[in-house]
Amino acid sequence: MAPKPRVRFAPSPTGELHVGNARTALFNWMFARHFGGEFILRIEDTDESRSALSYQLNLIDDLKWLGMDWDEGPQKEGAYGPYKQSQRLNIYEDHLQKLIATDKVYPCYCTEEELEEERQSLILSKRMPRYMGKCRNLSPDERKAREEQGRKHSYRFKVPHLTVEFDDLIRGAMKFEGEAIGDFIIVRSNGMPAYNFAVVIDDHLMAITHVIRGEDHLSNTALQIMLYRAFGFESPTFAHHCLILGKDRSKLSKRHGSVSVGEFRKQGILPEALINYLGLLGSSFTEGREVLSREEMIAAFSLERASKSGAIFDEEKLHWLNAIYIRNCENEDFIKRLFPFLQQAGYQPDKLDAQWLKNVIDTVKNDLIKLTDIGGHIRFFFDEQYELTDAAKEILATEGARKVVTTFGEYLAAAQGLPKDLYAGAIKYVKEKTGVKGKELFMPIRAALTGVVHGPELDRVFEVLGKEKAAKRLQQYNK
RNA sequence: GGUCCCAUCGUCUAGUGGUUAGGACGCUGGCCUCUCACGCCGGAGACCGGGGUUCAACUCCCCGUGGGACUACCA
Repeated sequence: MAPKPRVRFAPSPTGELHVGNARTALFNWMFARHFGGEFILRIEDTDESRSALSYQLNLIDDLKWLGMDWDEGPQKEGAYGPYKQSQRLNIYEDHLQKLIATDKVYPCYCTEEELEEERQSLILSKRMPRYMGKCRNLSPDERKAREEQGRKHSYRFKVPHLTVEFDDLIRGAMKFEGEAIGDFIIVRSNGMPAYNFAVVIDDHLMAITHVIRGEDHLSNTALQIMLYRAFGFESPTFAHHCLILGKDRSKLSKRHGSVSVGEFRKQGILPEALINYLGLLGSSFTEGREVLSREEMIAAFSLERASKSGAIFDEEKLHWLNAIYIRNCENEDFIKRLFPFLQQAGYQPDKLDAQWLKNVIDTVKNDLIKLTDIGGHIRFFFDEQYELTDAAKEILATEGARKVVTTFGEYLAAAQGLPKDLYAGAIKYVKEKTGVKGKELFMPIRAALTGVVHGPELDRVFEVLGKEKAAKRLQQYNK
């Protein structure tokens, strides 16, 4: 790789950022960073009816959240802009003129209804539905006649009937037969450029060296290479990675559940975890390591280690990674990230004592899978949410258990000191006085103190709860 | 239907002619432990089928089969 590579991520702002697209972005980003090249963000918004600025903003926000920075693109203009296709219309027009001048294209006057009819009849006769070239050989007079009828026209590319071969960095030698491809539209009748036309021009003008994208674009590559040749442009190197699949092995889509970066973000998946998982999925450049930082992934990245077959999205593994990242998260930073989730769970973190909240979070942090889990894990620290579950009631139903609890309360009522010492003292006292130890000793105390039978270590819980709250909760058994 | 791509445990993958087919998630047994989790130690679990090539195929070739993508005036 002699010169610095230039790669791009070119989403169309027609919906939320899909994890599959995020993975494509990640591959491009890692590739650029690994080789010290440039990562460009280009917005492909030539479909005016489906594109929306809000999606574009959303997409940019998600990319930033994931920690992928671009060297050129929206909000970071560079030497090859503009980076939004709707602002490059004059460029496409100029290039169309070049193809007209060299007789590589022709106007097509067919209406969508006519095309649909042709397609259906081809399907019925069991032939490949493709454009048969009806308008390809129209005489000047025939064209004039159609113009006079006021018919709009698109422009189609005269597909040369030769085979197109190229070397895919991930898949190796690829070969497509031109015979099977119908003349495709490069400029729509509304004057907007079609996808295959615009990408070729942009990738060339933006000096893109490597096109890394999903396998769903594999067959488009043949068409694009034809255009590169028609313009006399040099083709970039292509690399088509596999797609992310749903449980049924079809392309991951909304019907499979959560698929957008935004959704995972709302669920409290950490960006580090998502990025890490997306890097792991369908590739093996990490060489057996599973938990890697962005930097480690960049260092290890290799396109050649991307797998060729589709990979099923495994939310369980994502969760496993997320839990690891939560555990490893710096406390200060973690609480900040947790704020919106605390609010969503009905708490008012800004009105709580900061140090106390920190202690609360510290004690439950290791039990969280997702940030949205927080509510359920901290509820017993709040009096208004404290209540006994059936399991806890059962534990406390025995005479021995009540004795343990009342004895514990007895000690608390009399003793003074730091919570930590109080707890140790109380446990020792109860042990001596009742002779109970182990499960019979701790479970009743846990049940009475927290109302539930699972949770963090009891000494931690007691410390955070403090003497007042603990004593109050035990009081009801002191009858 | 056509073009193209793909094929190792349930899932993500390692493996590049000779391995007890390795790891991770999940599942599971045990240890740790007041509980859950974490952690640690174990277990079950895979080379789609058939032909070749070869002394030897998971690995190379062919044919099936299966899955997928594309087949738009969407990208």
